[in-house]
Amino acid sequence: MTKLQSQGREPFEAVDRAPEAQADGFATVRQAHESEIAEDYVELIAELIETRGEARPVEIAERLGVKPPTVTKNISRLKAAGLVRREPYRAIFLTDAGQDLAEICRRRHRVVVAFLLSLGIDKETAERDAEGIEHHVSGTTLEAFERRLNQK
Amino acid sequence: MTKLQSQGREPFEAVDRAPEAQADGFATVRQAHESEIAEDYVELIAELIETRGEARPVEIAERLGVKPPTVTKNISRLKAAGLVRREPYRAIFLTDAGQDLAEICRRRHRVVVAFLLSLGIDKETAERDAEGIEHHVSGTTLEAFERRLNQK
DNA sequence: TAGATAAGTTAGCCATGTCTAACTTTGTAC
DNA sequence: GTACAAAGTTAGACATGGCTAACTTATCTA
Ligand SMILES: [Mn+2]
Ligand SMILES: [Mn+2]
Ligand SMILES: [Mn+2]
Ligand SMILES: [Mn+2]
Repeated sequence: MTKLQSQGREPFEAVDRAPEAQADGFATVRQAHESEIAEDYVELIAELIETRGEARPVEIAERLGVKPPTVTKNISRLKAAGLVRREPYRAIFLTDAGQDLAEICRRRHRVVVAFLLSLGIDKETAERDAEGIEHHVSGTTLEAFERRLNQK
Repeated sequence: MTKLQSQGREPFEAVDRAPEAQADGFATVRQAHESEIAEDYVELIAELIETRGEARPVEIAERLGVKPPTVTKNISRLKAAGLVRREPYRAIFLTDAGQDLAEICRRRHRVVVAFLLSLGIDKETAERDAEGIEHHVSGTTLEAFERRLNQK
């Protein structure tokens, strides 16, 4: 009576995994979070350049919902990572590597949003959820999303 | 030639959003990341208690892929948050609040995994991706996932 | 029941990412 | 061409979540 109390119906089963595989999963999540800021920044910068002509710290700060000093610090890290080119007090540009990453991220972002929308989710929720989900979607899963979108 | 170069086909459109809504989205992601550790820990603790009889730091560390001191530190935080009850050098128990949270998280985790599996994604990838995605799935989106699962 | 081993904790380090306060630079308006 | 407002940076604080090294406690085994 205490061990297998499946009194109600179990809608979905818990998958029993090897500790090592589970640890691997968590490590993947932690890695995704490390790249997340870089991805969101280059994505945003690319969009600002495209829609506003240039990418300025104020605007980045406004759209990310953070304060300007945070942007300065993070942009420095992007620069150190070779994703961004810029001189102090000037607008921000993407290096080739930055542009490549931005391309990948924007495409992935759009696919995730489109997929959520195709499930009948409203636009605001789709965008909000996608902003986090996008960083945890593997190539395999992204392809599955696209397959669904194209076949419907 | 420089402004609207839609030479190829645009598969998905970029949604143009108000800066404030966008900032809101990013804030939501940051908040999700703050609760993430608590969620993953209580979920794991509940599973260990169920499948192994008790939850011990070594095992938690092994399954999360982190070192024991990290677990000690995080468990202290959970205790301060009122999610966990325990004395030093002893096994870890969930408070009522902890159990409630664990229930919610386990269910959400299972739904996300089942949904990914229903898309034809392999088990390992589904589990890996779900571990990150679960924290960014709103109630609305979770319901959409369940709707799909039940109607198919 | 003593000693050895395993488990757990503590202390202290580091990187990340946020903030406020204060300062500097830039660009504009007159 | 000066002064002012806006934008940007710097300095320094704080919380989080990892780590290693060293210590303590609990458990097992001979
Ligand atoms: Mn994002
Ligand atoms: Mn995340
Ligand atoms: Mn998780
Ligand atoms: Mn989980």
